[in-house]
Amino acid sequence: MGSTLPSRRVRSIFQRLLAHYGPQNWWPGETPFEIMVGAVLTQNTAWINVERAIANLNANAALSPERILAVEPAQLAEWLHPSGYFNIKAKRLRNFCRWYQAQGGYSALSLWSTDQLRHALLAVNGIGPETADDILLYAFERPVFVIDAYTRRLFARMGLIQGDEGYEHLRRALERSLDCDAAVFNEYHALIVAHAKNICRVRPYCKLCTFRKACPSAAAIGND
DNA sequence: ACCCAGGGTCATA
DNA sequence: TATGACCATGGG
Repeated sequence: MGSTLPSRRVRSIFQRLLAHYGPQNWWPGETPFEIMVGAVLTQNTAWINVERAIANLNANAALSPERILAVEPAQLAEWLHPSGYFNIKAKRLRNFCRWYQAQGGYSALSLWSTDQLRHALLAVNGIGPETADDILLYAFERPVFVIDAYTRRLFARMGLIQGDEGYEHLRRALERSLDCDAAVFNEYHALIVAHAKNICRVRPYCKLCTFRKACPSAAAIGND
């Protein structure tokens, strides 16, 4: 069940975004573990601040589950300071690292099915649907479509969705409207974010960012 | 001074 | 199930 999205339009929007912005080469990060850390730290946070926090971890040779679990939580929180919510993020990162290590790390987790991985990730306190899907798609290269606020705004503006549907409902709808291809899901989500960021630099805002005014770049991807 | 960012949890009704 | 409070830095 669940409603169906017009496949042709979903693909058309993707092609126009890709033509306009070019390949985004996501996720920014050297290793799968760094990608996972970034996924947690970027929760409701501007990416630039996440980069500073990750730089702190790197500068202290702490970008590994072992080191993150070894240092004092207060120390970890200090390094995470620039990314905001540093106390709760220190706790979430530790929760994640405990789970990650207990399961045997990346090589062991790579053998899990996508459904098993997703279920297990969601059971970690601090990992919600979007963070789990970021990790699945960008660290494990699994074919899941990440739903974030930008995604809702984009497709709502295009008239394809209402915008307040449940996360799982939208994820399934988007996945069904495209070929099951991790590379496409990867690029699509990255392009949606790139578009939102682009417009955010052009104040006053467009609907893709804050629903206030039509944006100058709207014509770039078209409204239909 | 205000708005918001590549969310998630928990308490409450 | 559905809101609301809370977490907190930094750029526009």
